[in-house]
Amino acid sequence: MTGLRARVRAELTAEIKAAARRQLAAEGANLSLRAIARELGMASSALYRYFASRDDLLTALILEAYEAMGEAAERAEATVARDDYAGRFSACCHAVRDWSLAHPTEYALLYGSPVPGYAAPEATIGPANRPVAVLGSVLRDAVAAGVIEVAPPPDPPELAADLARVLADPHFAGIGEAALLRGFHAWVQLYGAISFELFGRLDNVVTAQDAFFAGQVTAMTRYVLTG
Amino acid sequence: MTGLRARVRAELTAEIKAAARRQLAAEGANLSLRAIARELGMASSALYRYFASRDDLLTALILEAYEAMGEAAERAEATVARDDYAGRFSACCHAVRDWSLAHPTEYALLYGSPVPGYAAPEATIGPANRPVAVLGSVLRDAVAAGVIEVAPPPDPPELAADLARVLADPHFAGIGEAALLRGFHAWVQLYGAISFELFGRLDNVVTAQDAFFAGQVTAMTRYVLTG
DNA sequence: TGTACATCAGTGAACGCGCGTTCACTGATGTAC
DNA sequence: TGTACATCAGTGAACGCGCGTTCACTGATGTAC
Repeated sequence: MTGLRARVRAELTAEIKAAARRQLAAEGANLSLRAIARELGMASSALYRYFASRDDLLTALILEAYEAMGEAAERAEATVARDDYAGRFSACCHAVRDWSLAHPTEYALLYGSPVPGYAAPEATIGPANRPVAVLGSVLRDAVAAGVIEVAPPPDPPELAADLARVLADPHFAGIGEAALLRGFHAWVQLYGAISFELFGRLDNVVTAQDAFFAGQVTAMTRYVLTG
Repeated sequence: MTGLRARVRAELTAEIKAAARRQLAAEGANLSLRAIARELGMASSALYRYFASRDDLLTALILEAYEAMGEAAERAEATVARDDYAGRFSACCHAVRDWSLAHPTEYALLYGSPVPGYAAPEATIGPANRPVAVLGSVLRDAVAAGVIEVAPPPDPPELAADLARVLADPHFAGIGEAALLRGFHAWVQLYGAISFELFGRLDNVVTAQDAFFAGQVTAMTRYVLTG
């Protein structure tokens, strides 16, 4: 039976990652291999059968977090009527926030301050695009349907090369410079809003966080679609 | 001479903070008392004559960083003609970004993921408001001059209490709900933009960062003033 | 102006802790004949 | 089906490191008479 040992291995790998996520949630950004081993009741050296190093484990967590967030956005967006572009855009934003509120330390891993001494490997680039690609697909469809403002050219000519490069990607092809740029602005604002909420920068100022976020998404969506 | 020992003490206190800032800049978010002592050529225990604990030093750094950022925004805003409200708002945004680019790890201390195990004491609340108060003063003046859209009421009624509380603060009094809410949105977007840039979330996507930020500030300013 | 005493800065050793990683090892699980 | 060997998971001790903080101490700087 080749499969048995492999299956046990896969299960334990998953358990290690689950324990790591639990520890991140409890402790904040510090990930300790020894603490994970302690929680699982095994020797810390045993973890090296599953991950070559602490950074390797961190990378695996980051990859799965990007995928999970992207999937949440995709699923939420899929439930909205295809021709309701504002609704689809808004659903993505809310899904990203909901996922982030449910996984705050994983969010911090992806979008918070960089972890000292950790450099994200190339393998994370693809999954990192997944959440933003959902928003891109909404814009693409809206442009194809002709229900989005595409007229005003983006202000600064220095951006032309950047925009052209992104528009060459199939995920974003056809969106056009103006709408793409507005999409980036919204993308930035979305993560600003989530970071402020999660990191407590609006504590004692805005307490009705849900309503505040919802209003912001409404404004963002209007801006993206109508300029 | 009472003053001599006091002056030496003040100087060394400043040197410790300067070394701490240098270390933050070099090492990322990890602040080590022993490393600071090493750099200054003194015993690590000597630092306890100046700061009661590592957290105390961290708090002092955070306080000064808020003040420095706020002062930078105030100075930039003061150079713009009083009746150029868009210019004043935009100048604040650029000043905050410029300060942040020049002090990236201090920015991360203020607005990045929370430091594990560190809870900001109450004393930081006042200085933390200083950067945002500058933007508030621009909005207040624009409202007083009647050159800002104040008509549309804020969408969600749940926010009424939050907005009322802020409007009771003399820094923000008279701005009105609609403009204040738009100001918050811009505030969020501003920090989203700076965080994305500093934390490298737009690497390989947007390379013309100056132009991207400038365009975003233009859009934000228009949104805040005209709705 | 000089002396006696109190205050304070700084030292160096130590405590107790946690960490990532390596290594030689024991047993169990799988594979080949 | 049974045996001999290879693979692999997991152990426990150890290395070498860094950390924040405490404590008894030495000297120098200030203060009071």
